[in-house]
Amino acid sequence: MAIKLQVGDCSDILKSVEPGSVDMVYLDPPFFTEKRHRLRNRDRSQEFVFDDLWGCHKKYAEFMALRLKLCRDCLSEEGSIFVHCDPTANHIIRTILDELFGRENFRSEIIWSYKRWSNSKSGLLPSHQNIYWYSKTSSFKFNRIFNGYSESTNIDQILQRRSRDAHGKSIYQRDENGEVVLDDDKVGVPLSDVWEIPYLNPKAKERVGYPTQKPILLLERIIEISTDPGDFVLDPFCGSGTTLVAAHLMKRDGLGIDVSQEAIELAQSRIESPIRSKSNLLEKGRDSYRTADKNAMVLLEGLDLNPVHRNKGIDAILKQTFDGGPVLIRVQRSHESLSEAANSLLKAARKKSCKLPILVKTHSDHDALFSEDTPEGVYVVGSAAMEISGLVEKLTAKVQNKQHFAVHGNTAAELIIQRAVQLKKGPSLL
Amino acid sequence: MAIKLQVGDCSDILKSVEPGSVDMVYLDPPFFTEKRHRLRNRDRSQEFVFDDLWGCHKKYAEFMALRLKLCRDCLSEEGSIFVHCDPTANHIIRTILDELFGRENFRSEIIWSYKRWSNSKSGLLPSHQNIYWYSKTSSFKFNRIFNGYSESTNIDQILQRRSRDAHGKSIYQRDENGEVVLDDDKVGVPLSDVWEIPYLNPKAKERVGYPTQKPILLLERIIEISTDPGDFVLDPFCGSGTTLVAAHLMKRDGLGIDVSQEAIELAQSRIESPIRSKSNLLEKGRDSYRTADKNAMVLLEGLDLNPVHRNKGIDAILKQTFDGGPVLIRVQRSHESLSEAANSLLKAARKKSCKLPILVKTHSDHDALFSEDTPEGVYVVGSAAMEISGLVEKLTAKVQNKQHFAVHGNTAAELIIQRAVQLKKGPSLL
DNA sequence: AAAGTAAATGAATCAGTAA
DNA sequence: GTTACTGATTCATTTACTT
Repeated sequence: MAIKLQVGDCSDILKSVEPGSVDMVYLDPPFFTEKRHRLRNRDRSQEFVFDDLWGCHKKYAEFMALRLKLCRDCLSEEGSIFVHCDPTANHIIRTILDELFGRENFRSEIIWSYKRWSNSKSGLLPSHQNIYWYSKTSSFKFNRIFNGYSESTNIDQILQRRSRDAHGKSIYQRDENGEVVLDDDKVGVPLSDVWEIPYLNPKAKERVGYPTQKPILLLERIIEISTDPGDFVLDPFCGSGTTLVAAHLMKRDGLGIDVSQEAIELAQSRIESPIRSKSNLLEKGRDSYRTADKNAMVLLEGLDLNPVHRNKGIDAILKQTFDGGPVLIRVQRSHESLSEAANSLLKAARKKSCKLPILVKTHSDHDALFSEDTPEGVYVVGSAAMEISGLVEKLTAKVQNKQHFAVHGNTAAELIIQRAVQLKKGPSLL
Repeated sequence: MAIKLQVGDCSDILKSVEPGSVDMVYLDPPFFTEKRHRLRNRDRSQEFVFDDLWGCHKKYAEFMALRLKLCRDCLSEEGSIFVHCDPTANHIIRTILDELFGRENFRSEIIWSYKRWSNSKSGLLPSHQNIYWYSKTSSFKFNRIFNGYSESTNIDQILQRRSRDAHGKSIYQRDENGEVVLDDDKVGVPLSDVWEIPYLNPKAKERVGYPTQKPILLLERIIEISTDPGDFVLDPFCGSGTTLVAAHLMKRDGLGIDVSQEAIELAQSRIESPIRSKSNLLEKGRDSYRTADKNAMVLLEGLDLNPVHRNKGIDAILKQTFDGGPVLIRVQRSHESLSEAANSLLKAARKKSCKLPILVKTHSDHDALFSEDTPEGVYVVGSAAMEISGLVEKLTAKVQNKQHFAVHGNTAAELIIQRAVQLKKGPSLL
């Protein structure tokens, strides 16, 4: 069979693996957290418990050094090892790896960064883990992956060919006419060592209830850059078997080892019927969720608020509450009338016991010349553009009135205008 | 003087710093790269050379241990140290820090991640550096920073209050009618330990040609979370002095030390006239790369106007004229006061025989609580954000007045509020 | 009118942290 | 130990829209 699973301590089992037969090792060893971890699966039928209690860090270091040495022995000449650590003790493992593989075979510190549930910690919210990549020799296998250029990159510049000037600095090449010279095809930016991959979600179908389960995408990427189909992958702390599931899906062979019988059974069943939940976030991108309009946010700049996505009726919520309820803000879009915008806001506001829904009016309806019905139930606030056009209109009318009806004295319209001007508290102009 | 700079080896100079007098230490020590670094500044007038040649890592460890120990001695009980490392040797420094400060005082591994130009090496593109944060004791100073919620977050749910069910699992609270119960103010998401800050743009004015120069935003954030104004900041390897420039701008005191006379001179001149190139990339996010001027235009969207570039006093001219002259519009910038903006506009208006200069007010000065002097000669128009904060403030005052002084009848404040509310034509609230 | 699809939104949980 | 807080994510369900 392509994928094998064995119950036991890897320090025993690895001795029977043929030296040089493994192309890539991925380890997710126990962390040095000095805590007991406990988790139930979804239907509460099983509880998984494991300890990260080591007493002192020397014991932990010895435990790891022995096993990492055995992993090294299994590796082929072109092979690589990826060791997953958490930020509290990565230096202990890193020091061991430096000694075993040599500083010159350190390839990368991969940062797996993710967003996740916040907590009340005083300090920064931990949201990354480290993966150390060492190769057995300097001639290691590596498959390049390229990504698109960043949005702010000047694509014209990328396409220009470069050369070195007299001082050895890089400059853009020009031909005899002083024109820029275009470069050959550019494939994109090489994969960076910081990987933003969403944390495996509590609700993901992929999740099997086993603690420490890694997103399959993380393992797919590691397998992708370091192995080819048919290569052999080893995971000596395989847990619920994500590494082997990924290897199986990508047509690699492999061996998974774990001390827990339950873990191995779980891994076996996952390999037989792999579930790989597709992530909307990764597939469609973060922007697909973004509904809070960027222009709308600019209008609200300076306010202390939280932008709201995934809600058509609301653009933002003030951080400050009002009368026990949230303050909801909506900006009128260019294509919608004031009453449409108001209805949309009101509908959302009703469910949230909001006592102060605020609508920002950005334009007038064309059919309503002098006044517009103020929508019921929302507070309407004008944008700067609204105020300006109102002001100019009124003052222009006033000037024209002065010219044409100077003898008639105050008309009704003029009285309205005067009041409007007073309200604006503008300086006396005429 | 608030900021002091000294030439010399910090192992000598630190001995004369009073123990417990330093609130925060930031170090960007020489890396253990085994290479000689050489860099010229822009006009090639100066060459900076510094060595990272250590022979063996024990020498490097000794060098660092001695100096880190001295830094620890300077720190106050609430103080913190931030040590900047690169991924090739972070474990050496980390191990020393664990011994000196204790594992229990490890606070965070901060990942500074950035995008940068690709090189051709085989492997992953290095695009992060590590900063280790240790505190002297467990009662450390920390100022919280909150960011917006993720685009994929369901804010409706976030606003609900929660409790525990029989199994101790978290559930959403409901009142006796089965309705959801809303929670108090939501501030946002605590700052994560992965910071994406653009690498200093090679063309940025901030760059002075000194190697390993860090973006000032990075230092500002470290200073922000760990110190208050008036606190004392120490940088024993200050180089071109970014730490001290940031400390100076943020009204902290500080001491910078460097072995190089040139570096100290450079740092001195930077502190005397700090240039802070603000990174558009960071302020507006990678995906909305636009300038402050463009933001001003968004505020004016819907008006029929011609944008004006490269004129400090004017942002736009209405296509419509007023009383034979142009209508000039200026948007108050976030860093300028209303009167500054007004003067700037007036100066430009005079040359253009403008009879209607309009100023858009985007924020209040903090010292002016209730009213601000209206500048003479210009029309002031409020932005939507201004109107909203005014509205919420007034209504909140009204609600509170109702509760506390219900029997007193109309107070002066209430009358003002009522008038304001009438003007807004909002719906009757109470 | 019924069926099928797309979009909106409601719900559940965690190698968390602190008092 | 026990209890209270936390928000990003995907799954589930409901609503809206199209054919």
